[in-house]
Amino acid sequence: MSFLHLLVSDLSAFTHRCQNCLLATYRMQPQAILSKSKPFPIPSNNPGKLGIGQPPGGARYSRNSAPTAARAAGPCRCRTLGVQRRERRDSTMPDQASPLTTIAAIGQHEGQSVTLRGWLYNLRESGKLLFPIFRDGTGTIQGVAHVKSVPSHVFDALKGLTQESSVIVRGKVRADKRAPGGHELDLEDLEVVQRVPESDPYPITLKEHGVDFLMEHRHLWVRTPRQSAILRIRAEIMRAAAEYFDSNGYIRTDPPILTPAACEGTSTLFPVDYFGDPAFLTQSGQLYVESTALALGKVYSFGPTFRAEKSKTRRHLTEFWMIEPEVAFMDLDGLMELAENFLAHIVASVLKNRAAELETIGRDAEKLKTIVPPFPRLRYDEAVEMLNQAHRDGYLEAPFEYGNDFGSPDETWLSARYDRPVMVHRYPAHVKAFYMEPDPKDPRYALCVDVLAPEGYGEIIGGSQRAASLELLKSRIEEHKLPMEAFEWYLDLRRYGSVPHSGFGMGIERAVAWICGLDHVRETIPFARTLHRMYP
RNA sequence: UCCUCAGUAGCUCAAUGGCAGAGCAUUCGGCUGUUAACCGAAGGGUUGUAGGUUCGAGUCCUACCUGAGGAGCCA
Repeated sequence: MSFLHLLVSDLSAFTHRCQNCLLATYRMQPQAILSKSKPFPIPSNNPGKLGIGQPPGGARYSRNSAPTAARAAGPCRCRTLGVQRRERRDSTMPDQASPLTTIAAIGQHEGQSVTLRGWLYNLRESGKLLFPIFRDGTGTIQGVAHVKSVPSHVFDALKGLTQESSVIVRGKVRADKRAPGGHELDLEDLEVVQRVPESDPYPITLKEHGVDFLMEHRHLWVRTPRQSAILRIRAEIMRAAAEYFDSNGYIRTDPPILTPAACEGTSTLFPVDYFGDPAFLTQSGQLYVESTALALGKVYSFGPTFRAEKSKTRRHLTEFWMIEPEVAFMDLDGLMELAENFLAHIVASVLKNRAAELETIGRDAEKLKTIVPPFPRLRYDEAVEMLNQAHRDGYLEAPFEYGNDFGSPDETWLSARYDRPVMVHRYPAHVKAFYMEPDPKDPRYALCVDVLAPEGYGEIIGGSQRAASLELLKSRIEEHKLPMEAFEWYLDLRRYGSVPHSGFGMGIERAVAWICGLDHVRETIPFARTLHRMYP
């Protein structure tokens, strides 16, 4: 059991629900975790405040776990802060006086007193009137506190309160046309869980910051409404993607992250020392899902992949997530149908379940509503003709050289022609991977497809029908000068009941960037790993 | 690996080779409807590092470091 695992599993022992105010309070010091018998010291830099200390990564978000284990409790400060005793809340008897809710759900409590737990996003002061804006992870809401209409301790605690201090607030919900979210909170009570010290203020202000600074503070940047909305949309995309396969008879079979050999060369692989032997972080689970597809029929994998490409562009990460379906007895046409239905389902789910987040980030939803099948299909040759015509018309600088793979400007120009993803298929075989099936009508072409997202977002899906013949695969491995012995297990899939089969991989981050309309994939993942960044 | 650009206060940025500046943030004061609130004041600097040119370098030159954008490669 890892140290982190130990921390998380033991957290419940340090969670306590106050018998007076019924709000969960939380007292934990890192050293207290290691030695339960020690008392819980209040941090010296935070005199008189509730002691939260600095729990190790992420622990504070687990504050409300198991209410049964309340053995290590100090007195809650609710009495000095004036929180009134309420009836015990449980699943059968919710607190009718001021129930715990979230900002997203606050519209259901109009005219009612509610309790919110979150952070101070911003505070505007106007003499004897305070306008705090709270956030709780589901949204933001402005509170109002008149000096004469709130208890003095509430006004004093709020006045001069620092940005991102954590708070538990009680107040009455009131509809107000002046409020961006439609509702305001007339404050009745406030508990400061932890006050951010003035001597070390929250570094991310509401003003503009540079990319470098924000990436350096990514662990805090994710708190901003825009970044939170992007991560919510990412989660919805991942959920909808898995849902599509789960509800269509696919079995999830995740390949290993540690792999013995490369799928395509080793220069773009991260090497790992595996008990003295060389191993690599996976750059694709494809070969493995081919194996499970021949066992289970329809499968998919979903997980992180790693590429040591020295690419420094808005489309590249060294660690990114990929979802890869693989289907036995499916041909290229079936694969293209799958890809368009899959993408359409994801976009429809985001439109349905994350409309507010799209609004928050300023994404034009109209551009997503066109994403319905069928998607345009272009042969490679047709695409090349379009590019050459574009060059003759002066839209592209260089003429396209037939036989090459498309460059980034080419993809951008092609995808910008359409209002939905375009599927380019049947590339020349020699620019594509060794495992792709040649087109029986003309073996110079491979039965492959790249799906280019609209608005110039480039390739989000790459897939192919896989070579089914043992002899062909062997000769392709030799042509590509790959070590035959490393692929013996893969060749077994052609020795024992080989069938036509197809699959594709979709990079989650590129899909998120497209659906969110972002200009860089680094904002689409909680913690981006790029060529020059490993922190935080 | 190659090309281009950048590095000055905690942050975002100014400063003709000639006194190191502003806004935000922080601190203090003011304001009963603010919407990145506003008004007044204060504190805050080894100009990425090392060397060079010059009477004088944030500014010009050389090398290096760090980052950004792009190419190639890819999802």
